[in-house]
Amino acid sequence: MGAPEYIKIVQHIKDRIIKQDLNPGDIIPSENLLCEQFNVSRMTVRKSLAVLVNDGYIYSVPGKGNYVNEPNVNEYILYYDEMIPDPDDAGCKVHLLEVDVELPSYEVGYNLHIPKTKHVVVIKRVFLKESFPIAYDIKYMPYYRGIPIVEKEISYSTFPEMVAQRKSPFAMIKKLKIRSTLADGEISTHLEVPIGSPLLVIEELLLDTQELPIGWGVIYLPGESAALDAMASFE
Amino acid sequence: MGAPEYIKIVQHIKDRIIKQDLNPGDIIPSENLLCEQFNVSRMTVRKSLAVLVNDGYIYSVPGKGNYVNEPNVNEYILYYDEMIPDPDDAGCKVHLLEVDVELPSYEVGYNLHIPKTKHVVVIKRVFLKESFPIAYDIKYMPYYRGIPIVEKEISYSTFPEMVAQRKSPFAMIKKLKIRSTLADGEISTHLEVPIGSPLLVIEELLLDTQELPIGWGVIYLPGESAALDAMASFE
DNA sequence: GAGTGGTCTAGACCACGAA
DNA sequence: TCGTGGTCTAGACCACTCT
Repeated sequence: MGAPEYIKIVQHIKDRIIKQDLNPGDIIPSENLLCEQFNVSRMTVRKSLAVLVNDGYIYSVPGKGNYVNEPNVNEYILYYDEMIPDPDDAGCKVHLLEVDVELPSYEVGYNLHIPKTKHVVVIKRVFLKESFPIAYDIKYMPYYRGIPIVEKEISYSTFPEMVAQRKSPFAMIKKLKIRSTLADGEISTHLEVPIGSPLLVIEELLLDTQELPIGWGVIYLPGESAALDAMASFE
Repeated sequence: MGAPEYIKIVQHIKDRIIKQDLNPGDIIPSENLLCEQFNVSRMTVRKSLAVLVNDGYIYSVPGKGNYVNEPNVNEYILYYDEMIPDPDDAGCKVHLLEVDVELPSYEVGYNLHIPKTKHVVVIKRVFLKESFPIAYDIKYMPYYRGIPIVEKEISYSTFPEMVAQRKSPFAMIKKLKIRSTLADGEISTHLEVPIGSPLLVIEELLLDTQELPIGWGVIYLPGESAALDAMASFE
């Protein structure tokens, strides 16, 4: 009883969809019909439908009606926190291996869309937990004169934070590519695992709103214990 | 000019946030102020704010005001399509290795939350593209008498489709765990890769609305070429 | 032309927070 | 008490689709 009217309407329609009384592709009752059925104004019904559209249950076709969606089976929410430890957490540390300005490799130049003659900032870090390496992290950013490079800041910054000094995080597109590979010599040294160990690889590409690259990086997570979690559900 | 009023208001506020004129934690002008500023009714302003809330730019605190959000830096949209080939696509095939009813291993029983004495349905498949194996797939579901096991259907069904005969896909929670491992004997045979090759592992757990497991599966993707993509951005 | 969804108004009452 | 956001109404006009 306490719930607002529009929530009751939302629940009613969700229930019909979950009970498979309404199925994907079916049209649902028109807004005016729902007004009569629930004795509410049209704006209230529209608020309900907006919620259902938002949650992915239905979609609207102007001039025709509202239809039940095909459930999206291939979009998940991935939680990825870049494993930046809290600077105050004694168990977690960051080992800053290298901060440099150099010319890009082919791979770096390709991903940052810059010519071979343009310098890039390189940052290599190892994240430690209870003195054990848990991630090896390499990041590249186009070099501009005047970038402040402060060791303390670099150690405890996420990638978006590093570039956010010039770009708003709201105006940033982040793309991840998740792969698997084997540890080579360099990585096995830093992560203290045998050569040939399995690694989870996360490539991170930062783009501005014009889809121009502003940063590219790779994180290596050792062993079978490291895992990413993702989830999909309808509320 | 053509755009609706509420979209103009949305754009105006988004611009202020992106220009860092409004920053995370800042309060934005009250609804009544925005009404005066844009000469629109309060419902129109509220529609704009609903859009901004929805896109993650702001949040509301009843009795106080609307505030600029901290941008979410660790939630991404992961695209994962289970690699089920189109049955009509000649280049893509499914090799059904095994369909069986058996007692669960410890791992399977643990993930499905069932006792060791309760049978499970096991389905093992290899997905082929241009005759090359691209995925090795194992799925487990609690066994109920009366489950129709039709080979054709199993070959070309996603996991949610298999269990959807009893559960609506709208009433399903899907959880993924993404790991890395090395190919063992069984997997190397099916995927035609050397033992010790890197593999991307995707564990998929299906739960009903009471969070009870209704299916658990593992997919192995061979080599460094296989990758998952994820993205995060503000519109 | 009748029905649909999309936008918008000018009011109203409520619960809540701050002073 | 006053300002805030949350809910809701009873209208209105528009563009669109279908017949």
